[in-house]
Amino acid sequence: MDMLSIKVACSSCNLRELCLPMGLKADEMQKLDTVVSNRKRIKRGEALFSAGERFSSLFAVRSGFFKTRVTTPDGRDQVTGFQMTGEIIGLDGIVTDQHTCDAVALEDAEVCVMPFAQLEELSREFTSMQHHVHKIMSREIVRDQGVMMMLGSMRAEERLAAFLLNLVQRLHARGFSQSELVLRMTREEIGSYLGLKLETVSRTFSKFVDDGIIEVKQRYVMIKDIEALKAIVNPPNCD
Amino acid sequence: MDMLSIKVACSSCNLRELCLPMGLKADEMQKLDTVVSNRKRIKRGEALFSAGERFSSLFAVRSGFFKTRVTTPDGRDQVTGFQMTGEIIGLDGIVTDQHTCDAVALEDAEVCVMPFAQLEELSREFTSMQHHVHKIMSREIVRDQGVMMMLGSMRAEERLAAFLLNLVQRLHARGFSQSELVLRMTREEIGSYLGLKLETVSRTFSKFVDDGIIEVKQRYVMIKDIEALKAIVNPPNCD
DNA sequence: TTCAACGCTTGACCTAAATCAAAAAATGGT
DNA sequence: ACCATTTTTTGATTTAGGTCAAGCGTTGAA
Repeated sequence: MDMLSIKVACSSCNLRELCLPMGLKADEMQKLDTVVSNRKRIKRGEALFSAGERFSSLFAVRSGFFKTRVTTPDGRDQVTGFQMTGEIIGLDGIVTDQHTCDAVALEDAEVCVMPFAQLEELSREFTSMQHHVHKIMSREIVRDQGVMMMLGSMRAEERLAAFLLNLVQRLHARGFSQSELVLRMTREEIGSYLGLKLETVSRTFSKFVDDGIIEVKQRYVMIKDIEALKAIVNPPNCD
Repeated sequence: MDMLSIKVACSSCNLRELCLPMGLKADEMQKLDTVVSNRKRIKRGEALFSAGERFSSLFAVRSGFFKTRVTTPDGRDQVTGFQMTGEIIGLDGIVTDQHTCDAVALEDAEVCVMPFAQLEELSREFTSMQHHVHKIMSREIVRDQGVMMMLGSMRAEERLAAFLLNLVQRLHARGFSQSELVLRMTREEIGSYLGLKLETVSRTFSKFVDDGIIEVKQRYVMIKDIEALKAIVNPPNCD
């Protein structure tokens, strides 16, 4: 096993306001430190876990960027989400004790390993921890509702606009710019997530550039007119 | 408040093998009885809860049939799921203490009201209860992945076939036929769930009838060739 | 019993996105 | 620094599903 273990402490982690320990008291945080006892590095392109593997831990992204993906028996796959710093991966594994999706690093990454049994133990001890775990799972369910809405009833331009707005919003919450971002995924991965082909993603980017809404240079995107993007997602009523 | 309260007991409920109490021991079940203390009747077309309302309880469907639905600011809506007997509704409300979707009864229905704070209390006391709650939430997350897969990378026929197979499978688990079902929702609601227009749903039904795969008479559907349906969802590889 | 409202089907036509194709640009590994 | 591979863009064409429209069956309320 080439996994690199490192002693870590949530209580001194600079992500503690974004990640699992968010809002915990000092003594609760110290208990959490005993649960989140090691980290794991994943190289770009490698899987943190794959569908079918036994579930034992949740993972908190410490650095880097992931995609999660489900695959049909006949080999088609669907990107179900992109996860960045402070976000939790692996909730799908709880129900059957097996993962049902793959989590793949889109750049060299590091995660904190949180053995779920210990997390459950802590949840029984501290209501704040219990609430946290419940909220994290519920947040994922609400996020999924939003994706269904996007896939079920938006057009290509709306989907891409919603995607870009979602990304910058999450990046901004992590201290990055509100108007610039570097995409960590390919056009094909964006397309899979949005239910579009890569050519459509590329064309839609080009259309936004033509319309003066964004500037694009490969993976780099600058949002010149965020209001225009918002208007695309939520077309002003014409009644 | 015109809500009708009725004393109930999970321990004597005929759904206990499908619903929340599944697998609990006798003493745990009795504790659960104190939490699930009343039922609520919802008439066809009425909402059990709506987006924006304060969250306080989860609901277990005792009888009847629900849809959940999210709505965009500009008034489009997306059906996110259909819930039948024994299934749990309301998980979306946990994260913000507010519901983010509407749950509407598609026929006269009855639900068991489970105050979430009490459920959490019980979860701290019994690990089996805690596991149950976690698994229910994780199951919903996995279900959502399946819906994303369907919306993101399946064609109309595949979506409708997957939908019918999913419905009969769930109905069969409840003691109904493997080959016959009565749809509780309109073509438009099916379309919203599947990301299709009602005309497309209707045409696809007609195509399946022409192909001899199903028989349809309004809401009644009889599956004549379940293998053909499965083959549509998972096209046999041609490599 | 009648009729209005609603749900469903089917046809004709249209359009957004997929597909096919080719070339240019960027990237990573050696 | 170079080459092989991957990624992206753009154009031409096709197509699955959407839109518009009409008619019919069903349901339920007066």
